[in-house]
Amino acid sequence: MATIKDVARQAGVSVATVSRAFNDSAVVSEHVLARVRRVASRLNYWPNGAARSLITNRTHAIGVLLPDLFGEFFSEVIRGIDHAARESGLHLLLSSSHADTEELVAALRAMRGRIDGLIVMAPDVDAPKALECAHPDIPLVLIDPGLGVSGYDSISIANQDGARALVEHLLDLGHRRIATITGPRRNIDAEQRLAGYRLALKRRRVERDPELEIAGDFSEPSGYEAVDRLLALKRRPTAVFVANDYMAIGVLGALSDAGLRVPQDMAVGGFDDIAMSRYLNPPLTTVRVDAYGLGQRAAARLIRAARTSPAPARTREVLPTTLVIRGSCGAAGGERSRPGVTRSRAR
Amino acid sequence: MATIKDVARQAGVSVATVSRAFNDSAVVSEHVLARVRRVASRLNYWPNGAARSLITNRTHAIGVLLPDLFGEFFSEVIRGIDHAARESGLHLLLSSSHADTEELVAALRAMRGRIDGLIVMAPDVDAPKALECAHPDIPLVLIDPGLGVSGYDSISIANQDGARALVEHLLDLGHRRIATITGPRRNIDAEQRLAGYRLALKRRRVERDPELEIAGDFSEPSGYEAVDRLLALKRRPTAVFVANDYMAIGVLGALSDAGLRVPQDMAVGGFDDIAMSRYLNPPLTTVRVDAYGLGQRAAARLIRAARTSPAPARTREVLPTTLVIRGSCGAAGGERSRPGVTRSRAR
DNA sequence: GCCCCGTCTGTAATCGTTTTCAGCACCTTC
DNA sequence: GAAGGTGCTGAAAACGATTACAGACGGGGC
Repeated sequence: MATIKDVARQAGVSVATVSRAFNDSAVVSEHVLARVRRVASRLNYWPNGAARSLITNRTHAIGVLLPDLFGEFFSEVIRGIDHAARESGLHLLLSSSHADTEELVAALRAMRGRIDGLIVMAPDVDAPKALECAHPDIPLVLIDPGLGVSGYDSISIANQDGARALVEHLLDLGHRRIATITGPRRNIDAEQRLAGYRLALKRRRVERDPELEIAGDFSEPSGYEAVDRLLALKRRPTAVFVANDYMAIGVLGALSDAGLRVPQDMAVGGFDDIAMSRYLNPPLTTVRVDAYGLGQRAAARLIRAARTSPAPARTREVLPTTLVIRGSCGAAGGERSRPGVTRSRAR
Repeated sequence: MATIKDVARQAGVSVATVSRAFNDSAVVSEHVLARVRRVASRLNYWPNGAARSLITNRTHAIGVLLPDLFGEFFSEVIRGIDHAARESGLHLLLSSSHADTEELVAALRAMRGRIDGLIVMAPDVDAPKALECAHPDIPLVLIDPGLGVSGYDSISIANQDGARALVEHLLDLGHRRIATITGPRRNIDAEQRLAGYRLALKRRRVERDPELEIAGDFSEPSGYEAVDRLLALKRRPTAVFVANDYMAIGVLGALSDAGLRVPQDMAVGGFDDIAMSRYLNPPLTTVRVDAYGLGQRAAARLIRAARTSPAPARTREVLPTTLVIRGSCGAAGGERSRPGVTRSRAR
């Protein structure tokens, strides 16, 4: 691979001039510039990124740490980050699937000197602690940390509001015995959605029954299995709020297998509004989260923080959610089962 | 940020010793090692990646160039790449949405000196030419290039076989007038799938009718719109092979809006088997492509190539596809419309 | 006592850039 | 003709690590 020295030698100039030709271009004379450019393209030369960032302290890359790449939600987040990043000519240095905080810290260390900023999505409630030990000097934006976390820029989802809105909607439809299937313990989204469920009941003075809170883990099978416990209850609920759409798919399948009709025998609500929710049978009433926007805003925030020289004040943004009413909750006007009313969703 | 010099000074050793402590660890004495480690962790020191890779010529990152991050297919590919990469302790340097080859080349250049290998997914038929000008010295794996491309490692999809299998299945069901909705021109997947459609007809001696080949662009709305032209034909077909599942969703929606029943009035087949295809109404008969496997094998291939010192022989792998028969084609035994028979698809 | 060897550590060159500073022409101005 | 700009270019010092080479030290064998 040709280096700056090769170009300098063959163009009959110094390395400084070649460097200038690839950076400012204003200072160097027209004539020399052309010669350098010609030699460079003949040798297929381009400045080495590592050497460049060693001296300039800029890498034109932002680090992204995710719990896992699986699922539409995360991939939408990445897409949002990527689009914002490429507008500023930045690449993404990606690392995912960090089961525990130790792995997270290891990944973080490996990124030293390779990134200009960092976006971390760690739904585990105590992950942010791990961040303190690392990277004290580059901008950092957290996606969806716990409310207890402070001292960082963050952007999160209005989980509690969304869950409350959905459960209140079920209450409005006349349901009084409403179950919930929760996400994993220690997951911040799961905890906040559960809190929203409880808050809705409390506000409407409906007594909370602990046996109606069934543990799930955000996976489709766990939703399927939770239905067994739901149907075994002496006083069976008439509606269920499922803490994410993947589990809700499992719930719909299990109810169908059990011969129950949705929403007549059991109303169902989900969370996330993943793409396939509207194609389920019946289409799933759920809470829409703008995953793309989440990523995009996180990246935009990071870029702004990196640009402004004295670090701007910390901000904590909360992205609102919207209730999407479809057939599975039994509300009048909810979309009926039918494939793709496509025009409205074209992208 | 602490550098190796700070650690050396405070630990009372030379930088060489600190460096050794962070690399081999065998040569340096127990006692000194402990002291260096202690000082390093107190100063929160970790070797700078840029400096390291400048001298070692290794970056522990692989570059990934994609046309776009959108859609489940690509996100699955990335997931596959990521999993294979992290097994070898590698990060992903990601860049996507390269509309034209010029952008692709620019992204490629920016990665100089930052990656140990490169995976490029460029469905545009002439993109590989652009690669020649760049990175002649690191391993390169192409995902899904045209058949004409040679001289590179590649891994691709059996597009033609898959399309042929699906169309032959429709022929087996008795259909003789079968339309197709194609992907964009100059897209290699689209071209190969069209070729598979034509080949199936040819083999079964069914005459090809050009007006049955309707242009689409892989987007859901284009599928919806294509149906208008389909239904306007004097001799209306009884079945349609849609070149990807997103368009097929649009097709199902349009047929439903037109008051036609699937599969009775029109049989429909898709391609890709995206997650939501099985939840459509009726569930979509389609061709499954292992996107995760595609990414995973590409990364594995790259890593193997990077490890073996004299570059191993070029390989061109083709990932087989499988026909997935569901309700939309009208075959007996196809899955009927029902939400989530979930256990079998749990992940 | 001398030599040799093994074990550990330090010195310094190196990777490929950017950037400061100085220098060299050449021109203008008094 | 000297002084002072201008406009361009080159020499050399960083940046933060790795690693070849050499040196220091202690101990064992003769």
